[in-house]
Amino acid sequence: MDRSKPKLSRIAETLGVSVATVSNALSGKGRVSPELVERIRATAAELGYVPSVAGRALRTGRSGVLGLVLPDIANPLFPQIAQAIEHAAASAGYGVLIADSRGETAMQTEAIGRLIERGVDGMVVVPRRGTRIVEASCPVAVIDSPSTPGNTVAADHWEGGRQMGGHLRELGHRNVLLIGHSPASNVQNDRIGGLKSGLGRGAVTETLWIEKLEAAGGAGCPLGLVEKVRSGVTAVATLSDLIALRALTELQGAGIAVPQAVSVSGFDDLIWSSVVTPGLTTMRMDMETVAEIAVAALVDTIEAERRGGEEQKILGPVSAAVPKVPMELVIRHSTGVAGMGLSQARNRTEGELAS
Amino acid sequence: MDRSKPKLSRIAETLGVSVATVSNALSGKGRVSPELVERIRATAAELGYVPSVAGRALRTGRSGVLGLVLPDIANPLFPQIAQAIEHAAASAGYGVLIADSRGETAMQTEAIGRLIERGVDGMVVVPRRGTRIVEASCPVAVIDSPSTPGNTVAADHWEGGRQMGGHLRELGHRNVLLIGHSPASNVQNDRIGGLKSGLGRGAVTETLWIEKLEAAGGAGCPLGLVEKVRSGVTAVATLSDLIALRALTELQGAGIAVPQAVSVSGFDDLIWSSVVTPGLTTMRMDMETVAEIAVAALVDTIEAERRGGEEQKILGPVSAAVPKVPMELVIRHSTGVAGMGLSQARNRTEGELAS
DNA sequence: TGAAGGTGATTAATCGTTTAATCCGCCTAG
DNA sequence: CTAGGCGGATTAAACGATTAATCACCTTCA
Repeated sequence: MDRSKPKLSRIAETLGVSVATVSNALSGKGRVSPELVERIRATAAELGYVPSVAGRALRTGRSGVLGLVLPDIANPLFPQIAQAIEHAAASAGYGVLIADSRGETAMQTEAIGRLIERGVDGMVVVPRRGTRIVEASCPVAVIDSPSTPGNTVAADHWEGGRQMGGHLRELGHRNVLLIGHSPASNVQNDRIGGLKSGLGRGAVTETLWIEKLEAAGGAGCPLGLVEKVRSGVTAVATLSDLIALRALTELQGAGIAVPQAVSVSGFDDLIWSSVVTPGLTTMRMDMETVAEIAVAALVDTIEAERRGGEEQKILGPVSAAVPKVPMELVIRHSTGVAGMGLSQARNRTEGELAS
Repeated sequence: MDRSKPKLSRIAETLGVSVATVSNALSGKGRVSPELVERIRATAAELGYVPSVAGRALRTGRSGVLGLVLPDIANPLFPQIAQAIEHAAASAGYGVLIADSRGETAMQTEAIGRLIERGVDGMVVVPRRGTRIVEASCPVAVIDSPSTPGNTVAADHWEGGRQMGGHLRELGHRNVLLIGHSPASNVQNDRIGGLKSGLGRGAVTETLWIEKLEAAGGAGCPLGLVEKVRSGVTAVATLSDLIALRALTELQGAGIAVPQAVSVSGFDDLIWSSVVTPGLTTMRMDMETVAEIAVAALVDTIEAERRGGEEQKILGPVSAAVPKVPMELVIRHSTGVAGMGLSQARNRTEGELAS
């Protein structure tokens, strides 16, 4: 009664055949008679055989692990991405090793290095804004923005912005405040562009960048939304749900009713978007699909590399066939028809209190 | 000019010594003369030698990878945990493989199985409420609640609750509404217990469980906070920042001023807590320390197992010396002195609008 | 009848590292 | 003068799987 983990040789001697035959049978590669394959399969299952990743990795040179590099794990979008990538990778038979660059650009390179040392077969990278991925000695799938050179796959942020813009336009909003985090982000620029396009030429927009605001006013400083509303803004279209939340509470805290006085919209459909009051109108990206495409592209490249050998060394980002994944407009209660104005909104607030 | 990755043998033949000597020199194990060690180190660096994880793993039987199992990656606390664990693991020279059970209890077992097949040396598990970890054939560190049997390390949720309760008591709150997600969670029960203790015997509390509310009213249903406030509640102490956010917006949306009319407190100091208006008063847990202890316990067990061999097989959860990590009260602006009452709060709201 | 071809299996090398066992001088103590 | 000890290196055997090369045997056709 040997308790140690069964290996190929155990199966082999149990059946009185060679390890090579067992290996062939299990992988379906060589020539093994059907009935022997069946017997080998059976005893393998019976013995609870699990192939050693290390042994296989050493021989084949591939580890069956993908790396996941994100600009900042603390990002609230991370759970969605990680979950989707992990799922897609697991379906393809790969594990996922995480690497955190803790928000620092310099550490991204180091994090990538650690992954490579660990022998990942490929990696999916959500690059820090503006960072170029160069020194990867393995296939890389980049998830950023369709307008980023070298991008592999991404949601169609521009089109998402256009949809949201259209939604606001239909509600009658002509004076819209746009709030993003940083203009250095391709994703945010795409969204802004789409937003403006969707709002149409009749609309007047102003753009606020949190990064600049906080450089002056400190982290978490007020956005000064009350004055903006007073000066005629009827909708605040933000480039992320975190900013939307910030705007929503700042407005509500000042007694301004959302959406009666001002509409607020976000992006990404983060965890809290559905439970706050009013529920946030936002754009959801299909991370499942994005992740599937990214992982598929990676796996394809890895397979090709394995077969092709040294002939075609594909370094740098791999590119997929369908780079743009559509986004979905999620209409909740933070957006409404424009034009009620501030005074009416104040009445409503009082009314609710009095009711 | 051989472009392929340098291995031990390359260094060996470059210097005219044996691979064993190179290995010994690099790992500092055997007996190698100091100057030879130096020369080997030098050429290793020069050649850009990186040890093959696969080769080492095969020989030593350890992969240098830790698994991370969470009840639900979509949980907003996940980024904090993942980041802390990844950091602690990286410092100890380990990689982190993630496993997602997508919120389903059944998949947790399967996820753990996948990690083991991948050959992780140990894993840290944040168990789904009430789940027992049994079938792990490797060291496991459990992060749950100090009151959970088999727990390895956790923040001191009870003491955190007591601190928060004390904070509210000092502000004069005697009628407090407690809101949690599910009574099945040890963590939440600890927090509730501490909260009640901190509030003291003079306080009257009522407890709401979101899970039950939503079972009746559907996901994202209103919490009915307005009536509670009207019936005399001056503070809402929630067991997580997500619930706090939900309470905050529900109250603000109804025109009730926070903290003037009602105080709201949370737990965990999640990403948005500092940027909403008013900033959330919350309890921050020192995930860095928790992660360090968990990883250290794991690494210790792995090391001991390596040296001790088969003698002392430590299956099941490992336990550490310092199981309770203190939490830190973060006072922002969502809590204030009790007693201003609802009417005054309404005045303030109007005042802000008129200013 | 013998060569060619095919099928089902085995042999043995290999991946890169670790490590127990061994070996060779040389110095020292008995 | 020799046995013993020790520092400093080498040899060689794993670890567990994959796979190219080989082999034995059987069929088939010239």
